[in-house]
Amino acid sequence: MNELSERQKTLLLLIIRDHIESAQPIGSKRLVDHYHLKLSSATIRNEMSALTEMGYLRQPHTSAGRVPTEQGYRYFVSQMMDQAVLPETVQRTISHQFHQSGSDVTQWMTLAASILAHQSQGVSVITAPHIEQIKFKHVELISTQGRQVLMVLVLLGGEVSQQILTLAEPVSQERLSQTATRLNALLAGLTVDAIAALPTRSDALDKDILTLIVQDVRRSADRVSGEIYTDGLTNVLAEPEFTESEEARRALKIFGEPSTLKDLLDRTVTSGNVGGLQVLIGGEGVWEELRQCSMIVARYGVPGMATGTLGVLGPMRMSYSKTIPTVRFVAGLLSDMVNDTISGE
Amino acid sequence: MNELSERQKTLLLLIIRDHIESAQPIGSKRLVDHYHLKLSSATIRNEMSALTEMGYLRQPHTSAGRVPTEQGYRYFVSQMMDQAVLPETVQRTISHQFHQSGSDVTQWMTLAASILAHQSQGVSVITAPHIEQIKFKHVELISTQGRQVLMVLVLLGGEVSQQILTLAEPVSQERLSQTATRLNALLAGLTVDAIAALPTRSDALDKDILTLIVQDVRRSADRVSGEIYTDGLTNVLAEPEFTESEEARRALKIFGEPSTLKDLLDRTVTSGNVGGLQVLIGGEGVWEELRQCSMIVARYGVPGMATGTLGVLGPMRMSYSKTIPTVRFVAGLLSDMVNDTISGE
DNA sequence: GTTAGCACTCTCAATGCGAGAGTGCTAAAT
DNA sequence: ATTTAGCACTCTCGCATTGAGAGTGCTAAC
Repeated sequence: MNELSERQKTLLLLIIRDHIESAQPIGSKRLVDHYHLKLSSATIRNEMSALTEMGYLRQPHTSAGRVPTEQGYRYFVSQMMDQAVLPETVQRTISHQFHQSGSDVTQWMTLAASILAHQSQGVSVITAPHIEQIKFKHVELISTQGRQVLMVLVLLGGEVSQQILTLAEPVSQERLSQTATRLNALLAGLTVDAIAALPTRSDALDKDILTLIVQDVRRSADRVSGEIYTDGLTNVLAEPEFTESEEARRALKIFGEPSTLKDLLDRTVTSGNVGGLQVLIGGEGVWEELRQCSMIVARYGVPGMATGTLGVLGPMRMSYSKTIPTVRFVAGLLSDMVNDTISGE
Repeated sequence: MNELSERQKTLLLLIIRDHIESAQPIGSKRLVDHYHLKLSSATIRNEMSALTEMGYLRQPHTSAGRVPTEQGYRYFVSQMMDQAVLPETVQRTISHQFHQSGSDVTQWMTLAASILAHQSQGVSVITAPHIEQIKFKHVELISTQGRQVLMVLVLLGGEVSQQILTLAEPVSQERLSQTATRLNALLAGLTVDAIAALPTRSDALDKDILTLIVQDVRRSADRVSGEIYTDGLTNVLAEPEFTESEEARRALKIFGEPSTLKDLLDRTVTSGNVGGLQVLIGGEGVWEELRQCSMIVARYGVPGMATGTLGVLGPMRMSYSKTIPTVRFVAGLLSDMVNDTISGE
């Protein structure tokens, strides 16, 4: 099964590389001409035949060149996985863009999605970091008019959420400030669950606000973690294998329904740890719609604190050698940034 | 030129309606059968010939049915413009969704984009309200650790922006609170320009913070007003006239480059006022890429205070009768919401 | 183990053809 | 004066046929 001779290995890699570039079946003659091999086409044919036998290559029809199978791609990826490196210059450019941007999570996300899509010429997907242990940091209560109060809630990780509350009766700004100060002292550093479990307060205002805080924290956690950012949707239309749009339509439909997409991401990365990279080729027999696609997925963030997922979807013959290191690099970058925000403040 | 007989009018509308549904050229025979007309196909042929002569219809090739020209569509739209109404039930559903959502501008935008895309089966675009006269409302300064200070800035319109400042030297929370109180009293209700024009403060801290506030307000104004939300990109792939993807690719490419898109929106609506609706058919001879498309655009918001643009892009044979009232309704809804936020708080 | 040669297979583009749909025109009917 | 029936004409679309080209597998010679 795995008795690939040295020559077969190089030949296989050559074929796959060529196919990724040309998007066409590779024939023996073409291969010899194109790469100035010291062998004749007949020899190549024999080797190709062997590789086909072993399941690495496939013929679209009797008399066409060979095309890599999923197994072939998998071998290809395994070979380059730990070898491919992003050029220094590209690394610097990307880093620069990130440090240029604001400290807002949504800005990170859109930027990361944009970078991934551009670099890989594929469709990028990224989920906002899901904060496992969301913690209270600070609250401000600002009276606006009448019974309306603006509550600004600062959470660990720099998240800020604001909401307008309507109280049962008007309360002075002074009293609000007092309440805020009291709550800040009481709740500093507590998790949502800890806050919810606190003994009931005697003060009615305290109690009301407390309930609302818990509610809002929960809501904002849901909102942030559920958000999916994507970019490069139109890239997929440029690929030749999707010109008959039938396939493209099916693949793109996934991006129309956020729930499916989320499910897909969730399921793929349950096994992978932060830092690890997963490459799904041809939908791995599970996702019918992605039969012609590959997906490179990684987790980022700080395990146990805040993690998210990011990935790139492209045709099965996407440029792995470029995309894999890019995904890895961006994941690392985001991990650092998440780490900084969590521990740094 | 405009001597359309009553019969010709109804016939034209019938043909266009049928073509919008079936996406196929309409023949005389088909028309008679399908609508149980009291006329023979020969009569219809004569009328169709006249309509073609006048420029309302067109034959894709000698022996095919008729297809509306851009002029034909324009007539169609002008006829229904002030007549089409959104069913009560749909109105209620949409309103409900909006009142359900939070008071965050970005939430409004994504929701509006989603609703428009769904209702029209087209691609929706919407720009966040551009606030003409942005005003200060409240600032909070929260010491975090060392020289890092979290500044939370509340602007008129409910915008909240937070930023982390790094001061020259550590400052106590107490002093920060004092500064904040002082600034709140001083700046309440002032516009950015007014703030920038204030006489220089004696207190160094005040001065620093002031500069940062102006900076941040400017930045957040830019950010918000430049943002474009879009949804339903995949809808366009479902349309039969885009199966040969060549056209679809060109149209979708516009959405790949936000700058082009923004330019497009800006230029189309300069003439239109809030409340007015503009229908661009076939790119109006200006946008080569949109030759097969139509676009329905409207401005929303409060003129002179905060306005934005929203629109739907679809194939030229989109369902105008459904999309036009939807765009109008959503624009009205958003205008109300903008109005409420600006004046209500 | 490698190569040359050859018969074989299969796709792809071009060609030709017939069916079907729709038109325009003319002459008859209302 | 309008409407209708009839008919010849035109053009597209789908289908089968065909020939060129590319690539293979096999065998025999190097």
